[in-house]
Amino acid sequence: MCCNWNSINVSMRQEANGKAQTRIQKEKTAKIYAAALSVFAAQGYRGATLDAIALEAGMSKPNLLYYFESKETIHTALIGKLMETWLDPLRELNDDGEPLDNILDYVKRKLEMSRNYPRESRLFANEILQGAPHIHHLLSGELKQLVEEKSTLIQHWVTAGKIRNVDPVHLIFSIWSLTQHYADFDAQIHAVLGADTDPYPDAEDYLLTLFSRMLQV
Amino acid sequence: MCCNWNSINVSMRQEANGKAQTRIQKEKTAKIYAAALSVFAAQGYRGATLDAIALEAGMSKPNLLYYFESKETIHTALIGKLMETWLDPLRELNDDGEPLDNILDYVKRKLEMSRNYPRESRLFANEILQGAPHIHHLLSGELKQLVEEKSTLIQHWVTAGKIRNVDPVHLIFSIWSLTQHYADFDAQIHAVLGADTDPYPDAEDYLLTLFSRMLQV
DNA sequence: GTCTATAAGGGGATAGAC
DNA sequence: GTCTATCCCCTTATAGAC
Repeated sequence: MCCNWNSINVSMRQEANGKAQTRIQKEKTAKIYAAALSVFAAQGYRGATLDAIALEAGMSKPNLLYYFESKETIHTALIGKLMETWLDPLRELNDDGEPLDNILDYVKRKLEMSRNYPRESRLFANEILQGAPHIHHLLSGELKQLVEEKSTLIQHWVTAGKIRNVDPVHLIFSIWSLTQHYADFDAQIHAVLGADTDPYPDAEDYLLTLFSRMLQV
Repeated sequence: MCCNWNSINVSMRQEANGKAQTRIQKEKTAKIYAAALSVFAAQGYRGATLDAIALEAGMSKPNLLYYFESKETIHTALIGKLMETWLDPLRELNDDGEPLDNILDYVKRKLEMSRNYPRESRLFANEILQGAPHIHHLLSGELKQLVEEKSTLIQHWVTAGKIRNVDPVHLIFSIWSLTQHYADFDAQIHAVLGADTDPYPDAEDYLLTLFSRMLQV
């Protein structure tokens, strides 16, 4: 709608990285991110091609490379952008209310993420599976710190007798593993259950039961 | 040791696929399988190159292609060969002894597989993550059938009151997910725990506790 | 059976017109 | 900003000598 001021070429808007962007640039980069997410998630870094990303984004390959220097630049920018969102559910785990409910809510949020954002899940899975070559620093920095922080919180709950004794870090690993499994191994799950079956309702029941029995005092 | 009879060029030995093989052929193909496993597991199908496999196998690329028609042939043969071994732990789940112990033993066997055969785990993970393009038939055939068979067994245990009520198929999924996680997401686990930490002892404690609390009547 | 050389094609990235 | 054309490397696979 109504945007006379965006005829000004050097935009006054700023992106996270601090580079000025016109409206059209923002739209294009958004399309590229969306296309790159689909292609990188489905094919992995090596398997993805600029042709495929350009096709998906509805633009030519040189046009795509006008907005991003290289394939690697797209991948790095994309994964950095998504990492924040990806860790949000864990960040929300806090000390308000009942500890067990908080953990079960975290499980629910993570399972919702797998259901609603399977491409994001597979993007990270692809990356980590191959040794996390592009995000080592994020994992051993931001992620490690967040896990340590939340592990301390969980350990307090154990010590206070609010939940049963449990290794907090492996508890977190198990929540990641079990919830992301439904996105990452989707092909296998549907091969076993049938293509038309929606596994998520039963998965939620199963996982909430599992962690309740594991943790309830 | 002592093998005069293998100077006979047309071997009397047979491989699974029925093709006659000389001793040297068996050694070479074994080397290729070993190299292909390393490279496909680390790089995925697209990321793997014949150069890398040939280097790892200690032979030239044309020599490698003398033994296998194509990259795809190597991958298909390898994954078919490994699938049997990969499903063995689940096949061993049977009705002798205590149900809960049988399931906990299955968890232990699967975790041992992750520890001792992480490349195999990552090979399958890569394949399934990208939609299982090469093994769809194995998943919806052999695997599906095996899961159905073992689910029935587990359901009997539930009905007989030997273990607590649980969805058998999701129980199996969760065992796969949790145990394979330690192989597939190794990079993330070591980023969080530190490169020198061996996660397996704590992982075993955690998982046995988890499934005991989940299933014990 | 194994090698060197090379064909054939895919894919990342750039040049330069518009 | 966007396009067509193109460069060049990497990768799969084959030809043909030894």
